[in-house]
Amino acid sequence: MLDPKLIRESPDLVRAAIAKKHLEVDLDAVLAIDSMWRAQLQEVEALRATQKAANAAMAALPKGSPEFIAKVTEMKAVSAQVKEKDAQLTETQEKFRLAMLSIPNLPHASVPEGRTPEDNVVFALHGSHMEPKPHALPHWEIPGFERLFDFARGAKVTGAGFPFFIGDGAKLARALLQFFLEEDGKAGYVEVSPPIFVNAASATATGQLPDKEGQMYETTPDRLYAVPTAEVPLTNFFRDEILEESALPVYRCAYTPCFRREAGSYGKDVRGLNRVHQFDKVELLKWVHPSTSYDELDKLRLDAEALLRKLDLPYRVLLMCGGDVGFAQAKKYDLEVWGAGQKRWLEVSSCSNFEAFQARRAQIRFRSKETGKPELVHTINGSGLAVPRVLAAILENNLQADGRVKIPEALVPYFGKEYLSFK
RNA sequence: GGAGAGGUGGCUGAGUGGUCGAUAGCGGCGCUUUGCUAAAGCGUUGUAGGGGUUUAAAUCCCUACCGGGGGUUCGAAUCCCCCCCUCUCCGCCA
Repeated sequence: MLDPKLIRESPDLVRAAIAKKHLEVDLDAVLAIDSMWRAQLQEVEALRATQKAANAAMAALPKGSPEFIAKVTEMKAVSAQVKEKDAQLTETQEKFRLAMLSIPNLPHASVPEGRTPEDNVVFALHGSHMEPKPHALPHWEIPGFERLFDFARGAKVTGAGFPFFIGDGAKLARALLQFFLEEDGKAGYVEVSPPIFVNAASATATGQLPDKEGQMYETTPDRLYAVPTAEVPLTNFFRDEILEESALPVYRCAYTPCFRREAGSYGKDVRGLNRVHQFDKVELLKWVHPSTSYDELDKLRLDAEALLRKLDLPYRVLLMCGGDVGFAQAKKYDLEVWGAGQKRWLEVSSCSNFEAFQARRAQIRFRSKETGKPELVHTINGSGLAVPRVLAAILENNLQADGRVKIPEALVPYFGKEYLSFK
C-alpha cells in the first residue's frame, strides 16, 4: 500500500509508476473516492464535536431539569444524523481501502523499462552453462528418477504435484536444506521456525490477499492459509509493532514447506520438479532502515548467489523490468539456475525490495532517533534457496555417464557420500 | 472440548453511564541542585486520521483509539451480544 498523501499530492508520479509496471489502475476513481471520504469525514467529525460539547453541558445540568430534557430532545436528532452519516463514511472508507490496495508499489528508478520477461536485463552470469554436457538429461528422464521422486504415488495419495521424495532423493533434499540454513546462519540470518498456517490479516499484510486468494490452500473450518512462502509468517512477526532504530537491521531466515495451488500453469514449466504444489524453501528476510534498503537488497542477493556458487551451479541474475517486477515490489532480481538437461533457466530465488509497501500494510515501524517519531521500515526478502529446482539442477548438471549424480563438494558433508544413485 | 477468571497507555495498576485520552506509581525525556555518580525537587510524556497555517516543519483546531466487531443510550473504558487472546482447573493428546 502506498501513502495516501503521495496519491493526493503527486498523482502524476503514481501514474507514471503504474505505466512503468504496465498495469491498469483508475487513479482518478481512487482520487474521487478519497475526496468524498474526506468530505464525509469532516461532516461526521463536526457532528461528533457538537455531541461532545452537549455532553459536557449536560453533565453540569441537574438530571431531570427542563433544560436537560430539552437538550436530550435536541441531541436525539444529532445522534440520528451521526448514525446515518457515519454509516456512509464507513462504506466510503472501505471503498477507499480496497482502492488503495489496488495501487501497486512504485518501481525504483533503476528498474529497466519493459513489458515482458524478454525485457528483463541479464545482470550477471556465473559459471559455464554453455559447456556441452553429453550425458545431461531433463531430470525426469533420468533412468530411475521415479524411484527417488514418486509423482504417481503422490498423485494417488494427495494429488498432482505432491511427489514423494524417497531414499537418496529425500536425503538430497534434506542435505540442501541443512546446507542452506547453515550457510544463511553464517551470513548473519537468525534462524526461525515459523507457523506454516497464517490468518487472513497476515496474508493481507504481505499482499497474498485480497487478489491472490486462489493461489493459496485454505483450511476449513478455521480459515487459515497454508503458507505459499515463509515470507508471510516471517514478515508478520513484527506486524503492528514499533522497533527501536538501534535494533535495525534485523536479519532472519526460515525454512518452511511452501504450498502453492499454481492455478493456470501448464506445459513444460510443470514437468518433474520444475513446479510442484508443495516444496521446501529457505527464505531470507530483512527489516531495514529506509536509507539502507538498496544496499541491503544487493547484499541479500549476493548471499543467495553465494549458495549457488558453493554448489558450483551455473546461474544468472536477472534485473526485472517494470512489467515483470511484481505488484508489491519496488525492485526485483531473479536468480536462475541452469538446467543442463532441459536446457533452460530455472528460477530458484527472487530477491526484492518492497520499500515501505509491506510495512505500511503490516504497520511495521521503527522509532527514529532523530525525530523520536515512528517511521515505516523497509522490508527485503529473497529465497536462500528453493529446494526442488536446485535439486533438479544438480541432477541435470552433474549426471555422469554411469547414471549416477556427482554431489557438489560443499554438499557432501551434509549428504554423507559423493554420489547419488537412482538404483 | 468443558468450567471459571481476566484483557486499560512503554510497564504495573485505578476507574461500573456524563466534565475520562483516562487517577497513581515505575520507566523515559528536560531542567534545577551537584566535583562525578547516586539521590531529591520541579516539569514533561501515546498512536492514528482530518483541517488550518507554512517553502517546509513546529505550534494550533477537530476527531478516533481502554483486545476486535456489533448493539443499547442524548451520552459507553463502564451495560448487552458475538468473536479473538491469556491464565487456572478438568478432559484429550505427539
